[in-house]
Amino acid sequence: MSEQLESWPYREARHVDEHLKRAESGDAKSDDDPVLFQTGFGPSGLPHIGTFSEVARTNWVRRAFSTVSDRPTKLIAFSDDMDGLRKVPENIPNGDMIAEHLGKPLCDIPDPFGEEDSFSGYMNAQLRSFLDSFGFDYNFVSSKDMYRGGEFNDGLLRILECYDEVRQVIIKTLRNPNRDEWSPFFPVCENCGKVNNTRVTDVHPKDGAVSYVCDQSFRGAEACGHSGTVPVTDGHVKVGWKVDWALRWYVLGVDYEMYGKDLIESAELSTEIVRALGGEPPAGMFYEMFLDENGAKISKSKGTGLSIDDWLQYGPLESLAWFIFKKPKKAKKLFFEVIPRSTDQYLEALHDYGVATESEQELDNPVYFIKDEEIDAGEEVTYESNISYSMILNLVSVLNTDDRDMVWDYLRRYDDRVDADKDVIDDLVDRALRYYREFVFPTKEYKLPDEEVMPGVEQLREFLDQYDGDDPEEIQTATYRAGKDNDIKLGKWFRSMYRMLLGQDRGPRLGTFIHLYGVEETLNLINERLAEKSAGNAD
RNA sequence: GGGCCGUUAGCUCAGUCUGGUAGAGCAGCAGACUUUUAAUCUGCGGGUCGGAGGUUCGAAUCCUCCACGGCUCACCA
Repeated sequence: MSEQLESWPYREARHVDEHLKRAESGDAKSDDDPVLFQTGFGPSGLPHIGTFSEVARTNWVRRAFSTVSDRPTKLIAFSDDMDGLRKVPENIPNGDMIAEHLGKPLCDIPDPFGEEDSFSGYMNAQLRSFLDSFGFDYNFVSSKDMYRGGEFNDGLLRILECYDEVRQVIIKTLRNPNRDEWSPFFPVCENCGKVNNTRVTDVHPKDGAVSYVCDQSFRGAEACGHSGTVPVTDGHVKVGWKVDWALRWYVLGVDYEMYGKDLIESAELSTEIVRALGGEPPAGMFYEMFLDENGAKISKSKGTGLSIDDWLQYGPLESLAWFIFKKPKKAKKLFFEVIPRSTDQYLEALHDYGVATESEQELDNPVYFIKDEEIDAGEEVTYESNISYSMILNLVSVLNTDDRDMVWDYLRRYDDRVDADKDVIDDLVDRALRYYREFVFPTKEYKLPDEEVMPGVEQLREFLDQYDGDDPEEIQTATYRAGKDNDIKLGKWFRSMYRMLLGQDRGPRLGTFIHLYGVEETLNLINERLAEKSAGNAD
């Protein structure tokens, strides 16, 4: 396996390789099984940027692995839809109805949106269409299917066999009052259907069963008091969080899984548990959380940070992918200003990718991961011009326009290779115009020229009125003369013109601008503004 | 309290894995584009690399301790 490739997905891929050697020495896996990458989701809420990041990053490790190995791979998106609901999410309808089902597995709660067969059914559908919309290749697996379909049975019985060892792993992390009672098993109450309210009172390893009582009420969810004995298999019982994770690793034979840094300790405990069961934990890494502009954790309810939709309004998907690719172990601030920067860095990398001469330069370029589909399809992936997104944003603002053709005219003057990158740049112009309309335009402050400047305005107006040529330089000269002839300080003269026409102190070279905007149109614009001025005077 | 991350130019951050003359963008200043402004381009200024020790011929980089800031965990999956 190549040691030359330095970017983090290859390092992770090497960890997968080391993991496989360990797992195979314990004959837990054979050469022919696909190497399994897993990402997990709690379907108690809607997919978000963290969901996207985790799948994207895992997929990049998978790609790196496939680049340096011939073994087949598979990505599992695992949904924890057997988890109980602890509290009603704020951003869903019919909260009162959902509140009645607190404590039950998500797959046994009605869909608050009334579209799918259950709460988690709705969230799972959202997750899948979300992942599909980005073109991810994955196999969807649900906790409910695994438990109730009997797929987890062997693992569950194994946990029962290793009951004390598994308990010891968790118990050492618990405070004393809870130690004695704790059990990895949480039966689904046969009477009320809740899973968060039950407590194991006895285990019956020979029968593969546990006894329980439903007496653990919590805020909003009353326990019914029922007691009974159920088999641990076939979905009558689920296991608690860290054990659940270990169970998945053990039964599915997961080879790689990453997780947020809030789960570092969970991962360590799950590692101990899966070893206690006789399995080999997957290779993996933790990644950092996203922060908002002030360095606080992003919060959907407070509206801090950026959502994926926000980002995609003003930056292409590739720029978001770039942001997520870079330094997964660093807590990064997610706010508007990073969009142009990420986009520009991505464009530079795209340019480098296009001119790379050695294969390793290509393989180590984030573009190799971000544009995986296009590259694998044999499409040309490159960016020839040196137009940056920052420049387009600036240009659109300076031109004070939402006319894309005019922006293109200016871009062509700057770099005649722009048409080679037409699709990419056109998309950027689109987003820049949207940004301009929504953020820049509302802040425009038009000011009418004061009396000192008026003679110049009159002279320019007369010139434009009689002008029937088509030469930007002639117009430029006339504009210049209009100020000069009337003894207006030129700095003030041009500033006044920009203030009147564009609502800002600075602007493009006026001859060029008037030529592109249109002599007639400019004249009309001046007349409109002057009409406002005389109307203002009449008040 | 445990774990982890960060501290580098006015601002946002690269550079730390693998030690070898401190970097980029923005902001500031100056200049170029036949004359104005802007785009754009060129140049300039600007940092005790959080602090203190240590290793080394040589430390932003490796080791130890400390300070400050932040995230996260402590029986929720």
